[in-house]
Amino acid sequence: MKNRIADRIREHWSSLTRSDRLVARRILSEYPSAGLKTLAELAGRAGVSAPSVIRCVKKLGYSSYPEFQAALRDEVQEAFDELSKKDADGRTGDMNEAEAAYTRSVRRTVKLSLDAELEQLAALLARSKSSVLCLGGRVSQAVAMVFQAQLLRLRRNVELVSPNPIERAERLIDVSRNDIVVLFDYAPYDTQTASFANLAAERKASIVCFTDIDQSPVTEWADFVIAADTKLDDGRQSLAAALCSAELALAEVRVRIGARARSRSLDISSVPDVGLDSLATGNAT
Amino acid sequence: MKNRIADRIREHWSSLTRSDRLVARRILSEYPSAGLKTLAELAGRAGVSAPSVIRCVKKLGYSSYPEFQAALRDEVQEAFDELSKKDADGRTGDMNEAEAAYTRSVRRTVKLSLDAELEQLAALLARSKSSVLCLGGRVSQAVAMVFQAQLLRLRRNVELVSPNPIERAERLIDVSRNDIVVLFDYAPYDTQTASFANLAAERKASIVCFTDIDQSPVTEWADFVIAADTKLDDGRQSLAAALCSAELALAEVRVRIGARARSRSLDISSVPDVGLDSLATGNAT
DNA sequence: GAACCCTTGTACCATATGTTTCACGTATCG
DNA sequence: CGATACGTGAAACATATGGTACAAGGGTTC
Repeated sequence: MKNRIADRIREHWSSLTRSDRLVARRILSEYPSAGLKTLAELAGRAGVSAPSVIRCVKKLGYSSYPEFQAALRDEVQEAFDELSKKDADGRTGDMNEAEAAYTRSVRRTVKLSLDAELEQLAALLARSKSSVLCLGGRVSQAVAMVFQAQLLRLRRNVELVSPNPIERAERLIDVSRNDIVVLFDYAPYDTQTASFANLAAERKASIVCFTDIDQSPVTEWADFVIAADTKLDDGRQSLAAALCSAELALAEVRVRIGARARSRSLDISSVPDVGLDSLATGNAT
Repeated sequence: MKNRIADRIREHWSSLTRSDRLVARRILSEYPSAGLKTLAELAGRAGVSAPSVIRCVKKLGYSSYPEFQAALRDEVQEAFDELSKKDADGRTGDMNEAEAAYTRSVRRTVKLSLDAELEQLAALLARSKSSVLCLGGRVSQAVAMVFQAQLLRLRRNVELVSPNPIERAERLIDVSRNDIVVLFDYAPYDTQTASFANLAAERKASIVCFTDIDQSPVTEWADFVIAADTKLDDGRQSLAAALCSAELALAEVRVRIGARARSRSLDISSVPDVGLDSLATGNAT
């Protein structure tokens, strides 16, 4: 499946002319950057004229130079994906297949996250005056729950919005510019989540969207977008990486309001007869 | 030294606008192919307009989109070089630094060589009617010597052309369309070798050029170009890879005329009182 | 030696590509 | 609430880019 271009060159080598070969050789010996440059540049480096390059790639089976470049781009992308996979494998040698796949997904997610963005997001979430609304789609609601529970341990005014459309609509009425709406939306994207985001944005609330790489429609209104690589190697989806990105954000908030959070934690744990665990499900009261 | 673009994005993140960030995020999450596509395509994938992409890359310090792409291409190229280095290291774990460097150089060379081209070259060299002239530059003459000696064991009419300019000029007089001129020319390129190639080409001789990746001026007249990656990781040059490519070609010739060669070898070794070693220096007669 | 084919570069063309301008919309600040 | 500054995309623009037609040169064949 890889190095298709090199294979094509080998395959067609006998039918290539002198100029064609100069081009092909340059593509291989300066792989891959030579083929990613413009037609004229590649021609110059190969020591032939531009038309010769076109004739060469046509003989290799591409209908145009841009098409050839697209194929090369895909090949490069594939190699990079492979690379990051191998990269992770170096440290996951003795895991089984499934474990390694999850590890990779999470690792890619961490790589994606930008410290600067997380910091700014944390600063926003640390402002305890505004209230935070957490919600997700059919399955990602679970991640929203975890996020809400954890964030509540760090600051007040953090609520989990019910999945019920009617309750959601009611809650939406009171959303104002001081509110922060944190949405979790992963493919297949939830239209209800999107419309909630839309309406909340119209009410000037800050929108924070945790999503996957392909990026949900919610990003259109979002002030912050935190992407996670939820694709496993076999194409299946996993929420592990999603949770990972959520916890990265939480960790940043914890740094911001560490002192206050600690005292708050103490307050919580000092409440008699209430286990901390029960807080996570919102039944503490 | 690497991932300069990701670094720039992190560095400038705070001064990026919403659209800028959409662009930057897309560049990172679809790295590197997204940034290698056209301006319009990247804009589309990021969900912004074309001008926004331009503004973004300008904020990152690039004066134009093509300049940004060039930087990205270089980065990708660097990653690939690194990759092939690592690739080789996997099998050279217990070698010392120098050994590994040479091994890499040779491995890259083998990767560069095209079976199809070597086969055709071997077919040419196997035609024992035409005579073969071998020569090189100041240092590469040594490789020419080895090549000549080895090829002579496989077929007749293989001579080593003297490095002396006058003798070379004299030899050139008798060059005809049936001759095969095998040149070894590695940077820094030898002008004398080039002019020999030029004149031999005018006399319709077949030109075979063993050179490095940057490709000597001789390639302009060459019918066959066999490239070797003579650059070591520290920038120094090595002829090991050159010799490697020469021997790859010889091996192919050996396959072609294996039977004849074996009997010829026997003939040679049956000559009494003449060590095979002395053949290499041309003193056997 | 003439007629053919093949290869290649020059000159030209169409247009896709990157860039600039400008006006609209939105937030910010007095 | 008005004025200012900023971010954004639509549209117009210039040109770099890829593609084509054609003719010259060389090799081959009969």
